[in-house]
Amino acid sequence: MIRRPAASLNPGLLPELIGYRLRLAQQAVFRDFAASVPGVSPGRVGMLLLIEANPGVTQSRLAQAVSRDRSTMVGVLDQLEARGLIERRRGADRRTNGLWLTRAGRAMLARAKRAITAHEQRVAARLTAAERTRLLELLARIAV
Amino acid sequence: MIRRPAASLNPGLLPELIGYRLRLAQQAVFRDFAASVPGVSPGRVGMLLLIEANPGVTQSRLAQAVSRDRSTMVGVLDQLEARGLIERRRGADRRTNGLWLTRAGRAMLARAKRAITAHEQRVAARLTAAERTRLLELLARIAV
DNA sequence: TATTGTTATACTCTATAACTATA
DNA sequence: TATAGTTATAGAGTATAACAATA
Repeated sequence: MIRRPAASLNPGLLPELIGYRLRLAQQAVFRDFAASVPGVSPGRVGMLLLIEANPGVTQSRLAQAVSRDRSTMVGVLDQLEARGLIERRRGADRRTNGLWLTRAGRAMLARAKRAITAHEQRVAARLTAAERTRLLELLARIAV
Repeated sequence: MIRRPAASLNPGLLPELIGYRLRLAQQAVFRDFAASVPGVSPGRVGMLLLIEANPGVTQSRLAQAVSRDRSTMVGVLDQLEARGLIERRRGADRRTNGLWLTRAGRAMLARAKRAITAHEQRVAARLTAAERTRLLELLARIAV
């Protein structure tokens, strides 16, 4: 049977929807991140950055900061701890665990930050510096 | 023990990263969508819109259009079919299934489109029309 | 009583590999 | 041989409910 090259689909309404464009942009950024910063997802790096900026933060406060249930954090932190990137230390309020980067965690985060710098440049390659700033500002108005 | 109100965390580097802002914006949009368009996720509505704009599209072409594996589509389409929103019809190439909205599917999609109109207005409530257009354009340059 | 961390459990979304029927 | 749809299976990532320790 003769095969015509499959024309791309009619996208219909989708390109007019902010949510759709956000999803496509996020998927593109995620793919580039995965290729640029091997071994950790954007979400995990985000947590490491928060622990770096807030040493000793409790699990629950970190969970709140990333909009996840505190039970969800347990497994995530177990993994980061098993990889030697963070440690839990019993807090003054002995119900809590304070979270700290280990030496290895600080080293990996330093490497990740350098990779993220290059990643950000690729992601914004088609934007001027002013456009990039404008995009961040418009996104902040979407997310409140 | 005396409890100080937990100050919000120091966000560190995160607010400067396009991927982080995209994620927050997308989560906010997703939440509003879920509250506005009950019963279907953004992804599912996207598929219904593509089937509407491309009646008879095959499963594999739809999978390609939404960047998913064709095996992933099977279960998704099973669900939409079980809900009576779409039907599969054997294609002229008898290996393929053409996808079509049912009458119920068209009706639900019409309702969803009205809900999406209101949803889009809420999402862009802090943006002028020109800013909204600008945002869509900048996002398109991120996602290629 | 209320909160923190934990466990058990389940659900959603996704992919890979192998199968079948058709081409 | 190659492709479309399917199945079995597995892995992320997430949430809810219930529990022990501590406040």
